[in-house]
Amino acid sequence: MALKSEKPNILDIANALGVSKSTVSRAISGKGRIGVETTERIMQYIQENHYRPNSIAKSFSESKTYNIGVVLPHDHHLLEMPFFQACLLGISREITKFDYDVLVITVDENDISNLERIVENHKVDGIILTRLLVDDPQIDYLKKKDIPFLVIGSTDESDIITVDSDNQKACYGLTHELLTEGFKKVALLLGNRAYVVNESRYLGYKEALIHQNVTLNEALVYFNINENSEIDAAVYNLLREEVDLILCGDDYICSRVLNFLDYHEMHVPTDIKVASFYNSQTLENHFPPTTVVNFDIMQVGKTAGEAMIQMIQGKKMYKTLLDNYELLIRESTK
Amino acid sequence: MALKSEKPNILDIANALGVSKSTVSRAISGKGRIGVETTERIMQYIQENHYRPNSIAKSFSESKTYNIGVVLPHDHHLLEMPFFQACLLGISREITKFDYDVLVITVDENDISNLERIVENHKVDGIILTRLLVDDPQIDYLKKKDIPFLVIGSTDESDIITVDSDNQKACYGLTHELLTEGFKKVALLLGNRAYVVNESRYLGYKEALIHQNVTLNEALVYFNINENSEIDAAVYNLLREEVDLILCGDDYICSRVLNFLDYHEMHVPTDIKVASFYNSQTLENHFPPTTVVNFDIMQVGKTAGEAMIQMIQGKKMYKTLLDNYELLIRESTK
DNA sequence: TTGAAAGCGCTAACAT
DNA sequence: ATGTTAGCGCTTTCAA
Repeated sequence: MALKSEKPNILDIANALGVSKSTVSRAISGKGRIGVETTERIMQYIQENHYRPNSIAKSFSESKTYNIGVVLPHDHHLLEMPFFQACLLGISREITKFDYDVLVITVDENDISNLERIVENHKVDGIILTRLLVDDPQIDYLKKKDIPFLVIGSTDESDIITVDSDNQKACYGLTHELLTEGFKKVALLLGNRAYVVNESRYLGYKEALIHQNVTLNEALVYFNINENSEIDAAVYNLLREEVDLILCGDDYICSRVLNFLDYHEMHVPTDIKVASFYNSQTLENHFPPTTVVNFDIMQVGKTAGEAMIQMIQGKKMYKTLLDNYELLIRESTK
Repeated sequence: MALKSEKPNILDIANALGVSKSTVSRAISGKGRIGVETTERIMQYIQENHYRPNSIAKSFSESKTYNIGVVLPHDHHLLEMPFFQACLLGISREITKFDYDVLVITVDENDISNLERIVENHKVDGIILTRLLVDDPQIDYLKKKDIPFLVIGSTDESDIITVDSDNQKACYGLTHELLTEGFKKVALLLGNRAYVVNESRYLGYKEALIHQNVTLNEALVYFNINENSEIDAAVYNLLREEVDLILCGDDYICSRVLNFLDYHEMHVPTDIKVASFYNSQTLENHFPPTTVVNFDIMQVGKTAGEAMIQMIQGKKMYKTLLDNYELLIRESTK
């Protein structure tokens, strides 16, 4: 049985004011024709009596939840990535303005049952994915359902709405800026090439070299660097090549590079320069602080949230690339 | 207007099977008396036709949302703390078993309007706080509302349900273990003393010294260390004191200590040992890897989620201290 | 501009 | 063991 709560409902207000339920409803929603004076009278009463509409009843009546599902990977080694948390907060802050809230959905790499459950139980009005795998089962699933969804990140599939930082432009920017300082032998260490982001980083790097008339030396570009041991080996080789500057695809790689150099008593920036295409607190606090591209990830979340609201309202959306970065030139490249 | 969705509802099933709505409802919920055979027949039909109950209608009817609000601080410098994300995932995974989901609530230090909005709009059945401030306005607010809530972390207020790691025990454990190795001059660097966690760390440290008959030297204990410059200054002093081992209250302090030592070419562990009362990937990947207490934060979330479900079901809960740690003795203290 | 009333899909009390 | 029915609080159509 649904308990009759002590809280006033729309009918109580109507009775108290000698109007009908629907009038009160209209005053609150602002929809439909209604007299200015009546509206004011009702709104005042609501203020004074601290009436809050029952959002469950509203949901039920409108067949809308006013919730948006945000899918987070349930993955131990992703726990240390502030990226997801920043997305989450950005989304939440944005959609709150439209009276929406974030419902958390956790998925494993090969178990999207939580996503299925939430979609089929109608617990959300839309879905935002924060990580995309190659041949992601989430996409196959969501395409079959008629629920709006978008992806944070990039993909080659043209019919998927995405929101992402413009990594290529950002990496171009940093590389270009540093080449201006006169560095000639500039190495690049990147993660898995299957991820679009790493390809974008590479393209940005390449573009900057071209614009600065520096010959691209593929021997200085390491793709698919994942393990610490691979990072160490790469740095070892690069030291023998006597490169001027090591660019790191992300903060994880960069931290390891710095550690390796510290351990082997190679001083940054006197012996060698180091910079990263992704920021982190560790790089910021390092001795000396590291030059990085710093992305405003909350902005990604904010944009994604905004786009999701639009989609729910039936608007057709497209892919978005954001200019949400700044170059932080710090001691490590001075 | 609520659109009549194409999806079958409980009445469609009832009609198709020649039974009544309530019989179908009972078969699904398992509540009330119902024949085994009937149940099977209904469940089979549901399977075959992929019927999923409309959770909004269920919510409305029961006056329950099946959502739990998890409050996260909206704070830039907390973004790099995996703690909140781990809590979130732990809670989510646990409550999912009971058909509950997590609704995200973001608050600023002095703006809890999102919390108020969500509580007053009945968007959740219970609240979990992941950070507690001194004289936290969240507590004052929630105590006035009759919604179950609990706190992750510790507080002196006795009437607040909390779930926390047993920091004192863990810190005792690590200190004790290291003293066994024969270190005598053991320093401790701690953050803000207003936080219960730092007091607990100190108590664990003190307890271990006592049990090992090592005299407590207050000059080696630094409280309220917050800025990088304070950390640097403390380490500088400790080097002059020629301490054997520096214990760090958390990973942030420890990273800075290691950086400072690296920079001044003090080798760990040959010149000095270092360990931390909190783990992080940075410490794990450091050269050499750092000895730490590693807490299973997901376990905290899981326990909190479990407790919340119990509270919603009307059970009286108490404070919980978890034994969710392990000592990782690594190179930095060898 | 306002009122009356139907309806959203489910639960649970009550009747059989 | 099963059926009948009221009701949860709101939105929205239709009528006045």
